[in-house]
Amino acid sequence: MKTDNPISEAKSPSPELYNPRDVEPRWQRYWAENRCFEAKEDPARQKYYVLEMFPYPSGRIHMGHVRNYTMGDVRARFLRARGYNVLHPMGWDAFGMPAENAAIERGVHPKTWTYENIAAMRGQLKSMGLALDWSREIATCDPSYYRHEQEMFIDFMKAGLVERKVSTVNWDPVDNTVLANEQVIDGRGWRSGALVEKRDLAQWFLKITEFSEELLSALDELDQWPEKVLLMQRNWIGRSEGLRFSFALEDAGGPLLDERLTVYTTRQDTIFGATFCAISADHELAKRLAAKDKGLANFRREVAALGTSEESIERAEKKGYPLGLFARHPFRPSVRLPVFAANFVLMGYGEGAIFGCPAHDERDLEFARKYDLPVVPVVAPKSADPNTFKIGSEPFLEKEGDDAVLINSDFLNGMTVSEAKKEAARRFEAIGIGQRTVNYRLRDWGVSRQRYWGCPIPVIHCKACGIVPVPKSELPVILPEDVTFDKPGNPLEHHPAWKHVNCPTCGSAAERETDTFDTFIDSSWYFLRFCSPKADEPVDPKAADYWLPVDQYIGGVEHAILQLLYSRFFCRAMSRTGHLDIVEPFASLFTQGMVIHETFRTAAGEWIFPADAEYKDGRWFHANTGEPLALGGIEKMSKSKRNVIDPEAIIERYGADTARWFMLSDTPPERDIEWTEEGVEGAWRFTQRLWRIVNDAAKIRAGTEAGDGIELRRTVHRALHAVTGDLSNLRFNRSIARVYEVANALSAALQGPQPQAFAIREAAETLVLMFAPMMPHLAEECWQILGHGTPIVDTPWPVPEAALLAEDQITIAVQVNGKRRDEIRVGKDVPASKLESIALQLESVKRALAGKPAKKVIVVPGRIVNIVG
RNA sequence: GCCCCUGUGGCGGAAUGGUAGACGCGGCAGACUCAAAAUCUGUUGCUCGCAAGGGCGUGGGGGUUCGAGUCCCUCCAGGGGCACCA
Repeated sequence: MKTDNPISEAKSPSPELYNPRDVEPRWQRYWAENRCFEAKEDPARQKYYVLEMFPYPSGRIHMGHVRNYTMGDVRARFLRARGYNVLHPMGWDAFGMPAENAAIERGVHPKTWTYENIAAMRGQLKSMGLALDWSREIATCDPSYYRHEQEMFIDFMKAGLVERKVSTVNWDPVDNTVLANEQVIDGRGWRSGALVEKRDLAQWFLKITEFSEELLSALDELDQWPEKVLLMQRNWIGRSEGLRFSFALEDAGGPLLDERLTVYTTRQDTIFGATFCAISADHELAKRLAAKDKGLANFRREVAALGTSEESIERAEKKGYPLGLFARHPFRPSVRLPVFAANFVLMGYGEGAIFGCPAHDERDLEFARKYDLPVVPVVAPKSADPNTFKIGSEPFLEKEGDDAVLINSDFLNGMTVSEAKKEAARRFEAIGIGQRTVNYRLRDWGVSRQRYWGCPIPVIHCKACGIVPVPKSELPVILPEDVTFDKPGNPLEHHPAWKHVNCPTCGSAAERETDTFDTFIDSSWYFLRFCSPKADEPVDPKAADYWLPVDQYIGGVEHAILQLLYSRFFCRAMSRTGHLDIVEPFASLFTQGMVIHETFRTAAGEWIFPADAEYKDGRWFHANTGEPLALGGIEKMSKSKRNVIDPEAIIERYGADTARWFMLSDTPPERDIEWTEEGVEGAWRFTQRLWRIVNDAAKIRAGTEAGDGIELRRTVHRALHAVTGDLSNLRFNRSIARVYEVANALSAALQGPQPQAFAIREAAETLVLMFAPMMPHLAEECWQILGHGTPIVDTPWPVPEAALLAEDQITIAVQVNGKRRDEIRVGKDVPASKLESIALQLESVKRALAGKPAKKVIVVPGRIVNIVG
């Protein structure tokens, strides 16, 4: 039996003050009890899948969540009202290091910590009144979720999409784990901020590079993604077209017949400007020579030590070590190029070896100047004299267009760069030492993490059989709970029993893989799981078929590369293994701005809570100590800067609707929004004002449709038309401006001398329906006040009357020489010639023309008349 | 260094190449009140003018156009992404 009935309770209003503390929980209970937002597949109805990036269960929601989930909720409620079958789920990105840190620091088990946090945050999200389907809730740390991840990993292995290789990895010495390239920011770990070291470790990799070309070219089809994100992904994949070719090598003793040096270049046109070759310190050849060359061994160590550290990038001094080898120029046999090991050549890109053309590359020029190598220009401006053209401190970098031509380049002389690239490539291929290739910056995705709180990688290491995948019948490999955190590193390493198993193939003693997955794997397919959260397979094809792709994905731009690229990869990999039919997960993406807030600091630089800052006589002081304070800038909310506002406190004080309204008002959703006290107060006052207006309107007896009130009706229908469009395009701030307009017009009509009963009634109902997606609780309550027996969640979005959208009298601006001088009110069908003659008669126009005749008159019907004098 | 985005009143921001400043915040004036808060009404880009009515205005400079916040070139400022990718 239901404990209360909001519909009947709502009918005894307290029109003085709207009390969200009473109203909001009541409607939240109603929606939950009636399962309003539980989605069911229904082939007869058009589906719409709205998703916001799921949260990490840190313990409390923050304002960024409030903004994100409010936007998604408005989208979900709006489309639901427009008749779509909406899926709007929520879950938890529940594996990750903070849980483990809590275990180390406070002795709480990561699982306990995580599930307590989930419970707390679920409650907070529910207090926001979100139209979520909680029956589909998932947590990535639940075996019922991650077992599918393990299964898919094994399928990926069979499909050749997994590789285990020893590689130099980014090692975070504080978190004791490997980091993906994407997790290294300015040479530091993305979480710990510690300087990252290089280490050689055997790691599991997912072969995302198999899809480089596809991941890149498919971006062209994503026309509902922000340009910015597409660009970031394009840059990250980093496609380049070039040529791979090899040099014959020789040393002091003559040609080395069984050894060639392969390089990659995009500037084969500059081959005649090559004056040296350079290989990475990690290049196979360098490793081999270092065995016999102490100087080279030292040089290699030096380069490794600098590694990916910030310092090395800042200093970026080019260094090299001559190998005593020479590369023979492919088209000028008499020319021998000295070969160096160099610190600026990356092993991970191309062949890990280059030819240096100092005249046309900054790095090569710096290197050549340092080691006194020749600088031969081979491209010059057309206007320059090829005999005297010289390179100074800057290389000549012209690549496109026909202003520059090749010089000093034998068969390439006189060609443009693009012509020369083609011709050079052809020649290389003709003599059989080179071929055109495409290279990508994108690397394979290292997914091994030496951490406990993650999904176990389902493989077993057997001395006899090697790597053996855990048989699917034995999945999931469950993360053991009886672990200790007293030693540094991965607790799974020290677990007495879990690690030791028998080999599934030969039965002899073997060991489990103790690494766990990068948590980005968890978030690379969660949106798929929401379609069928309880299915036995990762995704139920029927459900996936109906719901996918996600129609609207909303989240922070900080995931523009990582999570989005991995998800796009995952869908492709899953398609290859037959788990899925689509390759692009997110049809439309919206990246919202951050929530920012003023910061304050003392003269000593200490951050002060904004609540402790006091404004007096044009200056800021500490409310308690009286110390003068400086504004620290408007920054992203962060604990360290002490400018965090807790959503729970705000919802407690003002209610969810007011908080939601603030988040949608004024600032466009893609920009950063500044949290201000005045802003929330304004939203709160408007919440109350709406309540008063609707209560006043409800007192007026419904009238019959009459001619009076037509202006109010026009305003309402025009606003409705605009809001419909704005909500369709996520332009929340504009929708809100329109809601204000209707509220103002209705309020004025209520105070007018003759109540226009029909128009007022219509205005009040439309007003409530319009703000319902944004302030759902208030809207439900108002809807009942207006006498409806059904909830607004089940009420369709209204449709404006076309007749009321068109105006019969319009205002036309009149300009003289492009300056506005007057305006005229005319019927909407007045012909251009008539407009012209009316305009020319105007006193203001005559004055502006100062007696001179009009030379020309431009009439834009419905818009403007411009008289040129 | 390369690439991208953004510059509009005191503030957040509106504006299919066609009346710049919608809507909100804040300010000012008034009503209500013993008073304050709340609420309601009016007003609010800058500037000259008693007024009528002018002038100036979308970061700076130039251009295209009958007409530019909007398009093009260039410079400046702020923010973001990548970071030795050959």
